[in-house]
Parts: sequence; structure tokens; C-alpha cells
Amino acid sequence: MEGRNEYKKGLWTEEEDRILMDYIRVHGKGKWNRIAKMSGLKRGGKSCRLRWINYLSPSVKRGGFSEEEEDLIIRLHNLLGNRWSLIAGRVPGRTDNQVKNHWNTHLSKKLGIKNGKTKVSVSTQSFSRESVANCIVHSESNPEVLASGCNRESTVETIIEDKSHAVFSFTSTQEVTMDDNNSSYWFSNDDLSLYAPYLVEPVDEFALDFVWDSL
DNA sequence: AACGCGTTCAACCGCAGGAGA
DNA sequence: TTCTCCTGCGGTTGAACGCGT
Repeated sequence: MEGRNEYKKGLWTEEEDRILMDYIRVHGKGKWNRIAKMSGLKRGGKSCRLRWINYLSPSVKRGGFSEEEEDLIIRLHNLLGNRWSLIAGRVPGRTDNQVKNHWNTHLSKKLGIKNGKTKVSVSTQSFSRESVANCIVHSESNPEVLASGCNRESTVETIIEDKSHAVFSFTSTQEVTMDDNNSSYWFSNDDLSLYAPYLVEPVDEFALDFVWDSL
């Protein structure tokens, strides 16, 4: 059906927009496959639905995102992850596609998030649960060695916490060194959410002393 | 002016789940 | 219960655009 080449693809023309608008104005939305057939458009139902929801609907807000909208999206994304429709549902006038695109092209860069990973910088190599000031990192291959260095891309394997420390155990393709005290590590957001949610969603009482580095 | 390259975002794709026959 | 149709979702693609050389 839609998989075959009987439907037009690509950008919509003004004429197609007008036809779809006129049809919906008279008959209402829904039953998109029927609309596609009855309106005379050579478009699939899915394409018609998407065009209406993301562009033609009067409830869609055009133009750039405000700071308030961005802030809301960031907070909702921390809470919900990539559940764009849920996020969009709480940002008036914005569609899931708009929110998703804006996140991928602007906000992920702004926050230093790439490929689902977040860069966490710590000022020293010890990590106190009370002050949450520092971070102890042990290498998987050599548990005795404190890891340091910049931009190490890592996968958290385990994290052990007691009252005063959190110990990340991770794999890394890079050699672990013991040099500088100014370290940055890349951890997947999933790992952080699971093992150290207070890093992903800062909580005031922990008085986090870390920086979300921008790229 | 022409070209190459990176960025943006509209649109597509595959899949899952719900509704109803 | 099973099947078909419809809708909605998240990831991906590619055309259009802007900018630097």
C-alpha cells in the first residue's frame, strides 16, 4: 500500500497544503487514509497526518524556541528521556518533531550531550557523597589505579556507594593514567540515571560541585 | 561566482499497540 | 480469538540552506 510507489513523497507544495486544509476544514481530521483518498491528494495517510500535526494545524507554534521553552524541555528530558510526545505535550504549541529536532540540533550541544552520553567534569579525584565534590574512579583492569584524564569515553559497569564515596567502575579504550586532577569523563545518560541520578538530575541538598561542560 | 561542507528540520520509515469487525 | 486497519511514536534520512574558502 503506502510502501509501494503510488504515493508522492518529499516536501509538500502550497497547493497540496491548501487541498488538505480545505478538506479538513469541511470534513474534520482523523481517518487519515480516507482523507488521503477522498481529498484527491496523491499522499499516504501518514504523510497527511504528519503534515497537519507538524505544520498546518493552527495550534502549532512557529519560530524559534524561547528560553523558557528550552528550560522546560531540558527539565522534562531529564525526567522523561527521549519520550518526545510526552515532552511536547507539556510545551504548548510545540510538536514532538519540533522538540526532538530542537533537542538534537541545539540543546544536546548546549548541554554537552552527545550520542546519549553526558560529559561530567569533577574538580578532583575523590567523590564525597556529602559534598558531592569529587569523584573516585577505578579502572576495571587495575582497581588500584585512580583514573584521570580528559574526555575519556567510558561505560559505567558498576558503581559502589557508601556514605562518603562513590566508586565508578568502567571500561575504557584509553589507558588509565594518574596525572592531572582536573578530569572529565563521558558516561552514558542511561548509566548515570541508573547509578548516579543525582548527577543527571541535580538535587539541591547534595550541593553538587560539578560542571556540565559544553563542547 | 562556484564549490564543498556542516547544519537544520521537514518528512519518511518501521514498529507497536489499540479498536473494531 | 484472530485479523485488519488506523494511529502514534521514536529514530533516521535527505533536501534546502548558510557559511567559509
